[in-house]
Amino acid sequence: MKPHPVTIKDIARELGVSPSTVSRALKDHPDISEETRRVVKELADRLKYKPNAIALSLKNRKSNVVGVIIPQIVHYFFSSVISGIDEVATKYGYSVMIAQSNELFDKEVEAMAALADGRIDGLLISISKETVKYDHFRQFKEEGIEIVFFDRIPDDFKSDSVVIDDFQGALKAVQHLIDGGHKRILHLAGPQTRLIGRKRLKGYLQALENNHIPFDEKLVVSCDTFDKALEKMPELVSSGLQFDAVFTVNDFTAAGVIQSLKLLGKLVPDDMAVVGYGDDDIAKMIYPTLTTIRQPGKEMGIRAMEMLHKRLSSIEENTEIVSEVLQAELVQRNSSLRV
Amino acid sequence: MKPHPVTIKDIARELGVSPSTVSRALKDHPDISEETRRVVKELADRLKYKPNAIALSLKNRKSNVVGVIIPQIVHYFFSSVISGIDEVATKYGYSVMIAQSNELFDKEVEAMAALADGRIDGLLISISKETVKYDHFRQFKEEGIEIVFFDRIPDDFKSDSVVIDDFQGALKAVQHLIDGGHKRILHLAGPQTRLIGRKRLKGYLQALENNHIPFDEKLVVSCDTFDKALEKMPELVSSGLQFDAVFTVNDFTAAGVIQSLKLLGKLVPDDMAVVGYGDDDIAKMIYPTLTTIRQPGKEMGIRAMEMLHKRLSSIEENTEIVSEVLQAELVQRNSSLRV
DNA sequence: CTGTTAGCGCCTTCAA
DNA sequence: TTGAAGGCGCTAACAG
Repeated sequence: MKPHPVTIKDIARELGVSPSTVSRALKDHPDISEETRRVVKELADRLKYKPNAIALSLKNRKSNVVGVIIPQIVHYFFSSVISGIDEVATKYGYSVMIAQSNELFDKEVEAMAALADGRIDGLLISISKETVKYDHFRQFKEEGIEIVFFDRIPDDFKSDSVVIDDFQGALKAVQHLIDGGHKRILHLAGPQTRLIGRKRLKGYLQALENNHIPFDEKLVVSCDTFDKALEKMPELVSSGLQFDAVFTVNDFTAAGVIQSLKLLGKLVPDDMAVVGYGDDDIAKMIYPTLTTIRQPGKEMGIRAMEMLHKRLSSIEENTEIVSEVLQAELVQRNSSLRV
Repeated sequence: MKPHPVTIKDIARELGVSPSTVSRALKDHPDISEETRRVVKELADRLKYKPNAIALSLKNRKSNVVGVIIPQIVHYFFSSVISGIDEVATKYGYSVMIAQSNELFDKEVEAMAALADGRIDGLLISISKETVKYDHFRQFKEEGIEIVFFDRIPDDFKSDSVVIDDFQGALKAVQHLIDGGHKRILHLAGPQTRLIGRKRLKGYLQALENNHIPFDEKLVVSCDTFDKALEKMPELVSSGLQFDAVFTVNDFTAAGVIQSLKLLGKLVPDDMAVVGYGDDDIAKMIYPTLTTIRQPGKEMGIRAMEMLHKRLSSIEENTEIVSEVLQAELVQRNSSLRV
């Protein structure tokens, strides 16, 4: 059985004083005499006394724990975000509780329910691909748990959030290709049910428009994984569709494109330029190295946690909702022509 | 301010019964009448009553939370482990608290201290590269918190653990190269201060010995990152050192080797076979795809969490220490010759 | 300067 | 079948 951990009472009994005296001495309450303080602290040290966080949470109705729910931990971007969250959380003395939704709505709801038992003060969440109903968020808020959304945010639910400017990011990517002399740019797009997929497509369209390049709808194809790219590229190339560059919705898809082009005997970037999105680990490890858009994942975690902390430590109730937008940045490597 | 969450008392007051009655009704205590149970449950539902986990933890001296400490979240292998832990933890109703040590001893101790306040029932940990003292683990145990080590375990501290058989893994990798007709195999090794680096080197040596291939110490070079590989390979190749295959301590290093060989005009696998270690995401995304050793990361998380659960739910005190060893497996791809 | 009391939310004797 | 009391560990208000 667990050994009984030492409590304030133990110290009090040992010293023949009351628990409250010990409590006060331990936190340097001015009412307590120097002498008592010294003795109490010494014994506490010797007994390796540690305040019981659970008891404190119960008393203060504050746990100093934040919850994090993400679609997939096994993902460079999300793990970077967590890393940033961890850094800031530690700085302010919060612990971090984590759960993944596996991109499933039901698991997301379940994970939130598991945290909604008074154990967390606030929640940081990036919503699953399936999530289109927001009742569970609403209820959380009603229970007084603050929510900060990051990266994948709900369309019409008001709460603090941090996102990356996907529109600008995509714009930069496509402008870069255009600067390299490309006019027929294939876009392998993400699902249009999600904001991210839509924003990146919009950036693509805007870049074309800015440069007076007519839009050809055949050049936008839904395809967002490595495997799908391996499958689709041969069809696209043999279909006779003309294009001299590819802009993909993420780096894995770009890796698939490059791999596929190699098998098809096309040279990157000479025959075909490729730009990805995300600056995932793999971007600099594939050959040729991948030009892509860097997403500040860790930065996002840092900002989100800072926002949550501000909420949690602010006295006033209804301060304005804060929405932060981080800028994505072009990283030029060898899969596209230098400009 | 936080809205007061609904408690058992609220329900009791509303219904004109005592809190204990409500408590019992809610958990189907046989003493309570059908009728009362029904009414209580209905109101509880309507009020969206949720038992307060903090209060329960305090009462039961059990939080149903486990802590996880890892060197780096941003790492395919570790995030896979967490994913496995999360899966099993959810299954048994535990929440998961996470912290990273960033490979620093001090941060590891700090992170553990932050969790050692009654909030976790058990700890899953992979120790930092710096950690050589184990007092903090000892103290944890004394406080009655169970520990399960995974992947990176302490040399001489007794506790449950799960590791991967690195010796066998390396043996398989090198045997595979030998089967492909290679005799001069370069090993880019990890730091010999860590068990992992040593075990993989041992596997390399054993494979040579098994096949009566003389060992040339010039063929073992310390090099364990993508960038270092880019730097070292040109030197090694131009130094005149003869070798026709490379076995690296991890996949990132292998990716660097392949990248570098490409720049040096060497064909993989024809001029040079390459085998990595870890089956990281990148292994199938680089070109040629990388033959490597799969480390069952998720499986490891699953096993570790199962072990911890068993400990936590067992009545008896001093059951035997359990050490599990998972097998690594060869994944043949295109960077080595098929055998 | 220090002790007593009460309560955070829940459960578990014990008593009715 | 139900209620009252006490306690998990800690602290804040109120008394000395």
